[in-house]
Amino acid sequence: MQSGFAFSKLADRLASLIELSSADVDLLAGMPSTITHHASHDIVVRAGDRIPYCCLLLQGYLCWRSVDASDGQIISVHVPGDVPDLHTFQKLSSSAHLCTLGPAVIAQVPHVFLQEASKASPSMSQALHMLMLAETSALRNWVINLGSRDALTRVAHLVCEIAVRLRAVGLARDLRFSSPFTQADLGSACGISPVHANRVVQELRRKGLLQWESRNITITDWKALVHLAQFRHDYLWLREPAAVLPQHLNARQAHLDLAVAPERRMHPQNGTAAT
Amino acid sequence: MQSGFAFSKLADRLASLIELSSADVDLLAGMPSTITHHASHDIVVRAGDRIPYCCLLLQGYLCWRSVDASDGQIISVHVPGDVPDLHTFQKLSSSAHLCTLGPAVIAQVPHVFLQEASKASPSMSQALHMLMLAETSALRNWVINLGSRDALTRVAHLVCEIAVRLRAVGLARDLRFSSPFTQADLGSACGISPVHANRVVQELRRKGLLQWESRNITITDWKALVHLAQFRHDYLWLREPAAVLPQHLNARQAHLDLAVAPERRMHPQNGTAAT
DNA sequence: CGCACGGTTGACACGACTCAATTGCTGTGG
DNA sequence: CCACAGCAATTGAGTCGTGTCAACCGTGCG
Repeated sequence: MQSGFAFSKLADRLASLIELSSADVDLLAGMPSTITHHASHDIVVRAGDRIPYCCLLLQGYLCWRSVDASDGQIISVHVPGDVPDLHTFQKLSSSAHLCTLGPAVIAQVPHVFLQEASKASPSMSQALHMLMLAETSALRNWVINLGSRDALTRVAHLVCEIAVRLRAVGLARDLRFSSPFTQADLGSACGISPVHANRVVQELRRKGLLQWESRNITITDWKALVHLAQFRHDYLWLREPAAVLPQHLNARQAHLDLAVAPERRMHPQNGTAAT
Repeated sequence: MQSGFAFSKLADRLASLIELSSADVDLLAGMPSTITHHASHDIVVRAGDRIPYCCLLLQGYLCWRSVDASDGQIISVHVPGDVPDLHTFQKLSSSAHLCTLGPAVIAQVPHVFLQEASKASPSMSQALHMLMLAETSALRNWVINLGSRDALTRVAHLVCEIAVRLRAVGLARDLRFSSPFTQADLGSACGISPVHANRVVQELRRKGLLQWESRNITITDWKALVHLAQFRHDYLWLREPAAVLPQHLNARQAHLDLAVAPERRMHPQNGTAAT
């Protein structure tokens, strides 16, 4: 893995939120980092630990999970380009574990660098701030999800969110992405039991919305999935709608929709989103 | 109420998180603000609105609630001293409504002032940052609550959290506080139906944990309530354990806190919340 | 080869939702 | 002063979603 890789992941992610000047990119290019590899379901940062760096996720998935039970509740899920522990960079430790879901590659970025960069460039400071705010916003949305939707909708929503976040950093362009999550993980994330998670996945498959096999998810009916999940991407604060929705690039996707499930293609005739 | 003292509410709240210098307090004393009064279940800031000030809650309760349905999911609850929309002060609007729960008094604090203050004093900047982080931490905890606990425990947890947060700013010293929440509100906050919220409240009463009548809550068995809710105050990041727990628990608790981690409280729970 | 793990399935229990009706309270107008 | 409306709290009955338990299967790996 080349050394330039790490900073560009972060640059891409920040650029998905806010316009970066070339000076900012140059600043990021000087980012020091230590690359680490982690196995599946590994604890990357243990609850309560204080470390002098932040974790920039390069490949795979990370999540925060509560320490509580054997298989703690998953609090948030992160995709490449995210810095899940950005909020610890001021000084604090967290009361949850930062864990991998599936194998992952991480760049450890010293707090010092982030502080210096923030100090050096107001726009960089703002970009990092936005990154934190965006994760908080996703968290709020997750509260809504857990508090007001049923199991099927929650899972659909999670899949939508992951897909969109992956697309925002240039992954999952064809709505296909790896899913190293076990069904137990899925359950922990959505607040349902593993057994029920299984049934929900089957239901999504049965409805023709997605395929989920051998650690891969392929969304086969994006519009229907979004509709079922009542998913709106706006809370992610991504700048580029084109990167968000498979609108135009999906002439192929569109006819795929038609081919797979024509009758399910109920879309709002007008602007107002129907329930 | 002495409306000239809006700043002191904020100062108290910030001081509950981090030590403020007298210079910082002086800075806050110059805080301009417009005091507004609101009726129960009023929308203070509508979703999508961009306003040039933050809302410092002086009296009553505020909450974020999603726009979705008729009676949207409550995302977070706020007590006096909080600035629920602090995260919008960079530039962004929110996609949820900021609403009152019961009548409330608010001080509108111009973004400009907060920006200047942050610029003028690093510790002030850090304090405001901590305030945001603390709210995010509470949000994370709420995800755990919704995702992994049953209705009874969720409600108990909410009551514990509100009590502790009130105590941190000098209210509810005797574990008694006003609760203008309707049972429908309670349901929206905990992700349960209003009818079930009622049954849960009755159950808590029946167990002798609290009284809840005529818009007032009195916690009658704090230890049992904390135990039932598996509540730990540490995620609120309050500096002063004495403000957190009722007296009879404080002796050993405070001792533990100081002994283990004076800066950041990540204590191994043994006394209060043993399962 | 056999074990462990993740996925799958069925039966059953229970928590929570919905519907619907009643009570009690508070404010308002006749 | 009472009648009434409106709102919140309460209650009961029936249903449904989800959890739990327990088993079984397929696969990968030691």
